[in-house]
Amino acid sequence: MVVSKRPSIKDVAARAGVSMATVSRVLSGDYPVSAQTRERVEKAVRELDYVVNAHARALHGVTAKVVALVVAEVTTPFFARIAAGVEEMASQTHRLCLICTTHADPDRELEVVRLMREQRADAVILAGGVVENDDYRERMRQYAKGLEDAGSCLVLCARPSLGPDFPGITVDYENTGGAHAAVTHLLTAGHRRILMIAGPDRLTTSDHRVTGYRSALAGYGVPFDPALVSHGPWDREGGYRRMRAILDQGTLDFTGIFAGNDGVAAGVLEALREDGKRVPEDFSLVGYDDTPSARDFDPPLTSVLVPQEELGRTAVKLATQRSSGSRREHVMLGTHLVVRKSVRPLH
Amino acid sequence: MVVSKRPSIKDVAARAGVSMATVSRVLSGDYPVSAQTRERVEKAVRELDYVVNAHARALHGVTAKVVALVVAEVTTPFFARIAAGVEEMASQTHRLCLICTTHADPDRELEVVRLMREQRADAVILAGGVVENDDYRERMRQYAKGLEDAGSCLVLCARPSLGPDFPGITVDYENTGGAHAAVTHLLTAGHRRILMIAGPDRLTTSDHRVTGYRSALAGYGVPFDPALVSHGPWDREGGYRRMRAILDQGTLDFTGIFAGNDGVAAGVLEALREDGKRVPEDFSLVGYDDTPSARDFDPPLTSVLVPQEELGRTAVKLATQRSSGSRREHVMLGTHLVVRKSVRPLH
DNA sequence: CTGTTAGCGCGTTCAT
DNA sequence: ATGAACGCGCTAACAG
Repeated sequence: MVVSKRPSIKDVAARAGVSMATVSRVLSGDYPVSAQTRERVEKAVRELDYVVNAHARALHGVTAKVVALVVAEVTTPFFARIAAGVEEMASQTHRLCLICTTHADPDRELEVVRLMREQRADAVILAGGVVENDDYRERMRQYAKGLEDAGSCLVLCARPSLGPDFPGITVDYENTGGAHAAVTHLLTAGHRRILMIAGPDRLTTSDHRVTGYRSALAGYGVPFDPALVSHGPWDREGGYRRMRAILDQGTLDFTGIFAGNDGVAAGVLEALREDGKRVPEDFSLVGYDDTPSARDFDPPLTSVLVPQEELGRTAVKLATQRSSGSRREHVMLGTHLVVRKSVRPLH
Repeated sequence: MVVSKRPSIKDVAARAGVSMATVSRVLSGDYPVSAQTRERVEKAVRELDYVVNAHARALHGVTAKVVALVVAEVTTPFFARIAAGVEEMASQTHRLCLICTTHADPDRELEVVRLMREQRADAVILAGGVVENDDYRERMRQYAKGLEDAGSCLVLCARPSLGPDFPGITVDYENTGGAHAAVTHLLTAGHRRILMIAGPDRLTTSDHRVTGYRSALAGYGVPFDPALVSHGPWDREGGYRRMRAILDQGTLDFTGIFAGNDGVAAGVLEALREDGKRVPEDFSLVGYDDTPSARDFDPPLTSVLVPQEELGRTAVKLATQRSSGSRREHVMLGTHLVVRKSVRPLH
C-alpha cells in the first residue's frame, strides 16, 4: 500500500521550481514576491493541496494560539455555558479552544495541565468549584508558577481567588451575594423557616451559597437552624432524594426552600409534586444558576442568574491581553435574582 | 526585563551532565537507562520544571492525538451534548479535544478545517444539520479528500451521508423515524389535525422531521395539509412567535402539535399558556431531542430521544480505530419516543 | 547503557 | 526579488 505522505514545503518548492524560502514568503504574505512566482507557487500549493505544518511552524514561535479549558465535566449546563463563553472569545481572538475534562480527579488534572504546557497553550482555564484544602492550594500555585514561567497563564474561573500574591488570574462571581439575595427574597415574602438543599459539603461553590443563606437569615434576625440545611449531590437526583426523605420523615417544619442549583430544584419539585404539594401555594422555591430551562419549570422558577458565558469570555480576555503586568488580576462578576413564579408571600 | 525562556531538553542535559539523547530516553521511558542517570535527569527536570515541547516532538510523528469538533455553535443543548460525547471518547482514547465554531459561515468552516489540517488532527468531526446543496456537497468532498490524503479523516455527524463513495465517515441518527414515531403517537391517540412547528426550510435536520411527519400521516391515510406546517427558526423564540401568530389568526383547526424540537415546544407552550390553553387538555404536544429539561416542562413533555452523546462518542470511535479500510463507514443510530404527559387521547 | 550524528518541516538570517 | 544555509527542540539511527 502506498502511504501518500503529505506534501511538505519542499515538494511545493520543487513543483514550482523555486526555493523553499520563496514558498515560505508567499505563504506568510508579508514579503515582496514577484507576481509571477507568486502565481506559480500558489498553483503548486493548490495542486498539491498543501497546508503548512503547524508544529514545524510553532518551532519558530509562529504558533497557533491556543486556550485550554479544564473542567470536571461538560455535560451540565453550568459548564457547557462557561465553555461556550470561552470558545466564543477564543475564536474571536483567533485562538483554538481546547476542552479537557478531569472528572474531579487531581491526577487527571495534573496530567491535563502538563499536556497543555507541552502544547504551549497561551492560557489554561480551570473552571468550577473545588474543595479548597492545602493540597489544592499548593497544586494551583505550582500550576500557576509553571505556566507563568513558560509565558502562559493560569486562570481560576468560577472559583475563589487564592490571594493577591497568587501568580495567576481569577474570574469569580458573586456567589454569596446571589444566595443572599435569593434568601432575602424569601424572607421579604414572609418566610422564616427556609430549607436549603445545598451541594456537597466543603465544595466552595456550595459553601458560599450556604454562607449567603446564613447572612441573609442573620440580616433578618432569624436564627440559623442546622437541621434546615442538607448537603449532598447537587443534581436533579440529589434534590429529589433529599426532598423525598424530608417529606417522608415529615418532622421538619418549613415554608420556603432554597435549592443549591436549578438541577436540585427540579428534583425538589418532582418530589413535592409526588406528594401533591404545590409550588408556590404550599411551598416557595428558589433555585440557583438560572439555567435556560428554569423558565419552563412548573411554575417558572425564580433563580439566581450566574453569567456563565461572561465568566468564560472574561477568563480568555484577561488571560490573553498581553499586559504581562496584569496577569495576576482578580475579577468578580455580578449575579442577580431573576424573579418568576415560584415564590409567593406567606400570609 | 528578563524573559525567562522556557528550558529545552538541552538545558536539562547540561544540568544533568548527560547528552540530550539520554534525557529523551528517560522522558519517553521505554528504553533502558541506568537508575543512576535516570535519577539525575529526573532531578534536573524537576528543578527546571521542564516539559517537552509537543510541537518539536510532533515533527517526529510522536504527536499528541487530537480530534476536532466543528459545530455552528455550542450553546444549545443539542450540540453541547454531542460535544460531551466527543470529549468523553477523546479523553478515553487519550486524545485532545478541540472545539471550534463556525456560526454557520462556510468561510469560517473552510478556515477551521484548514486549521485542523495544519494541526494534524486525527479526525475532524462536522456536526449538525445543513442545507444540502451542490456547493455543500462539493465542499465536503474536498474536505474529506484532503483529510484522507493527510492520513486524517472527516466525520459527518448528526447529518446525512453523502453516499457510499464519500471518502469519509458518517454517523447519523434515525431522524425521520423518530418523527414518524412521534406523529404516529399523536395519531394513535386519535389526533388527525396535527400542526407542525418545524425548523428552517431545507435544513436537513428539520426536513427529515417533516418527512417523518408526512409518512406517519400517510400511514394513517390522513391527507397532508401544507397549511399545518410552519417553517422557521427552531428555538424557543421561534416557537413562541409562530404559535402566537397562529393563535391570533385563529383560523387554523388542529388538536395535536408536533414541535420541531424541545426549544420550539417550550415557546409553543408559553404562547398556549398565555391564551389559557392547556396541554394536554386542549392540545396535545410532542417535542424532539428529549432535552434534559423536557421532564421539567408543565406538563412533562413527550419527546423523541436523540442519542447526542452517543453520536459524539461513535464519531470519535469510528474515526480513530485504525482500520484504514473502514474509514468510509456509514452508521445510523436509533431514536425513540419518550412518553410523558403532554399527549392525551382525543375523545 | 550512553554519546554522536542526522534529520523532521519550517522561518530566518545572510548573500546574491 | 530570490536562494543557500542555519537552527528551532526533539527523536532515531548508529556507534561505542
